Amino acid sequence: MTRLNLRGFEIHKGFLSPERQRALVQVLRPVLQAAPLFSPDVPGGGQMSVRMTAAGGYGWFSDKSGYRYIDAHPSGRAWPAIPAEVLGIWETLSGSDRAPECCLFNYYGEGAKMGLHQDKDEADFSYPVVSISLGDDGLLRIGGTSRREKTESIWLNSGDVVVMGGEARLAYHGVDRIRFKSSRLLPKGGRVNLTLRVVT
DNA sequence: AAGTAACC
DNA sequence: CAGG
Repeated sequence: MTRLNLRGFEIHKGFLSPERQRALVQVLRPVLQAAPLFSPDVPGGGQMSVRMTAAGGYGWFSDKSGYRYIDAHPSGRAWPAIPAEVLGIWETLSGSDRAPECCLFNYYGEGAKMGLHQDKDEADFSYPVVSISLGDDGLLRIGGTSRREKTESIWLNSGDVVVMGGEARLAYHGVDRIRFKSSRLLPKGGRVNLTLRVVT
């Protein structure tokens, strides 16, 4: 376990043991059953290559009209509860007095990526975003609070946890690519990223 | 606008 | 051609 700081991003390499990673995969199965993955449309046309769902009171959503949090899966069913094992990671690393209201579940299949963006659909940026990587390696790109600022990249591996707080809370970030089937955690391959947020 | 593509 |  080593901790790195890259432009305010607190990166806990190897935070989750392989056993803890496997336990997380197990508790996430019923979440996916209750709330199947979908690929949101984005304003201006186009569709994300990442497939996503969520747990908690709110899930992030996007369509032609914009980005927002919604209180139920697009199917109309309530989002499932955030598993206790996930809440425990937030409690250890967030330094927050509030529980997360959203556990966004992003699945990167072969070739999936996510463009540079800010997490700014939440009401209070004083709470950090905690990001958990499981499965295949992903290349995280980190910038500043303006699109013009230089960026730098770091490979995230299964079990790494990143805390985006303080100056990093509104920093641009994205995932340029994954190394498909670089990990054996997920039998079908791919990368799962969980992000915990206080929304309201 | 978390999309793509053009362009440098 | 890869990266920004």
